[in-house]
Amino acid sequence: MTLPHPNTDQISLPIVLGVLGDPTRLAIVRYLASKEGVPLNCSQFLDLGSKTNLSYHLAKLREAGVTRAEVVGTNRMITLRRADLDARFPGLLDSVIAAAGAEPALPAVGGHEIEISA
Amino acid sequence: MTLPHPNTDQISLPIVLGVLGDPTRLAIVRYLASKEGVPLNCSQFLDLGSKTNLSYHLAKLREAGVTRAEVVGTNRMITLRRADLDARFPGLLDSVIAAAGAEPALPAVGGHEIEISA
DNA sequence: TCCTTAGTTCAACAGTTATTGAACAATTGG
DNA sequence: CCAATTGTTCAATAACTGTTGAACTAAGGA
Repeated sequence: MTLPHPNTDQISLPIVLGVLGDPTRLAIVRYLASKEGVPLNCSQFLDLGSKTNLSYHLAKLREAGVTRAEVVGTNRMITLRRADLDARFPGLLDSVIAAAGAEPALPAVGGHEIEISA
Repeated sequence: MTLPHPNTDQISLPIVLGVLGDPTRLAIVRYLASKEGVPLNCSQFLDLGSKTNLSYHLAKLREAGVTRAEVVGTNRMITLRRADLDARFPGLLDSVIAAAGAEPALPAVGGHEIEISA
């Protein structure tokens, strides 16, 4: 089972900007960037909202092409689509992440150590 | 008479991103960037929407700290707050503008040659 | 098999957003 | 003073957004 993602050339700038213009989603992206290469499941973000709410925001990010979600068992492993974003909008992601670092951010996400059931 | 603007340290990243996540406003910013240094009045943007609508979008941009509006006679001269944005979020504006250039953009804004009544 | 874990979907809701036309204010020029 | 120009404000509306709890699906482990 796979989830729908836009391909690289379908990623739209206003949609990406709009999606990043929400503090919760910005915090998600920031956390993903800080753990780049490590796929994370949704429950890692529970500090940022309820399970339902996270599902909503993560779907927005995925549909915008900002993240990729891969189904592994009952988990969805979430990664930043850095290469695709860099290809499409060079420098954008980096400057957003750097700017988010300078901002008075949301409460940091704590590292819930989990065991992934594959 | 002056209009309210946030000062540099009050400019918020999610608000800026949210404001730029609208095709009309993105087109306004793009046009401002292409004419940097030249202050423009609102009627320059009439291709992008009705007068009322432009007033709305330009207020959003100003309140977010993206643009500055100076009252000159019956005109409001609008400029990009590039220095402030660069200071606060280095590289962000440039990458957004570059990305907007690559996108299948809105119909270009034609140069209505006007005489500013000061 | 049954229970648990991970996450989605749904309906509902309050709040916000974009858009419009009509009316208004302020300035400039005749 | 009168008229034209520039732009704002207002009320109305339709659409979208973020958030919630309850119900659901799917997979894994005992």
